[in-house]
Amino acid sequence: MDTDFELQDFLPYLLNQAAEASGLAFQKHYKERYGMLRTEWRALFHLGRYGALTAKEIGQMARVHKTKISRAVAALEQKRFLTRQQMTQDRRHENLHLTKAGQAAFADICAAARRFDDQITAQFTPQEVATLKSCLSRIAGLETRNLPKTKNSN
Amino acid sequence: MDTDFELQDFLPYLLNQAAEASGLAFQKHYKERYGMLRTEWRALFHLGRYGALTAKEIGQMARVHKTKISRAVAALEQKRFLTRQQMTQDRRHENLHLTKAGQAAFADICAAARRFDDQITAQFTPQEVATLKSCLSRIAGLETRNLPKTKNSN
DNA sequence: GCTTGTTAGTTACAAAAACAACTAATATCT
DNA sequence: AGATATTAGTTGTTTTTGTAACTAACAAGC
Repeated sequence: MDTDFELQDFLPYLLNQAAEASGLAFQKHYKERYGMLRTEWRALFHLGRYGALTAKEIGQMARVHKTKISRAVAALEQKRFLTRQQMTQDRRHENLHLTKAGQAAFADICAAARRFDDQITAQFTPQEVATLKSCLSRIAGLETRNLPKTKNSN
Repeated sequence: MDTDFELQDFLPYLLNQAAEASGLAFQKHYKERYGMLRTEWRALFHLGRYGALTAKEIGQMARVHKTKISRAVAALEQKRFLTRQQMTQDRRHENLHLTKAGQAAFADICAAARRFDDQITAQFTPQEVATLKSCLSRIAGLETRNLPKTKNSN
């Protein structure tokens, strides 16, 4: 009756618990202070970090479905954190770029993210952190793809 | 402008991506085959693994809010995977235990979980797996609690 | 030019999650 | 005993997500 299989050893469970705990703790920096949802923060991050992008590009980089991006962009636009600009060559694409306020929010949250990350990793040795991050990347399929395909390949 | 901070290095992001990828891949074993939601699978697991429990106990062990447990239990009951039994000493508590069908589903999914876990961990060295799991436990707050408290302490 | 196909992004509707308010049973305090 | 507080679990309402269908712009074939 599988008497020695502990849920605490099951990777999807552990990953989920760790992701939830850290995600919930970090939320306050974008949710409490700016009323943003996680997808909004991710979109903001990509625009802040990589400059003007289209919605599609953000979706691909952040691995988020286009409908979520669409709504996140609309929300960020309403908060005056970004503006849209139709591209003349192809009017289907729209170039998104952050406003001053958007850039300020990005810088602020980004700094918080760094501190937050440092705070977690400080509990471990550099060696452990390196292993942790590399394993996570592999599992997430961000590097070598060894896992069964997910549905999120939008 | 934080030009060297990559989202791929930010732990909450990495954790979330890894959790989503692995969770999505494992879903098929409980969702496709049994039409269960993740919370249902977790509740089933706890009952299969630890014997009869009350809804509250499951919630505490699995770190899930009581409303989600309540609905998961109702769904499992409807699927004839468990039965309820009011306790006479305190009629507020109800003891939940799996039916034959529930036990069968548990055994089946559990075996799949083992295989799934083995498949992921096979990519890494035993040393790496040990580090990974211990770091995740720490971050999840399942052992030493070093992180800011989360809202989920129901 | 006109059909057919594709692509970027939006919208509408259904499923699931979050949160708050509730009921019923028991415990506590006086 | 009777008022008040707690506790286990449920229900209802609001957000957020997932999914599919849609619009508008462009591309290709003929």
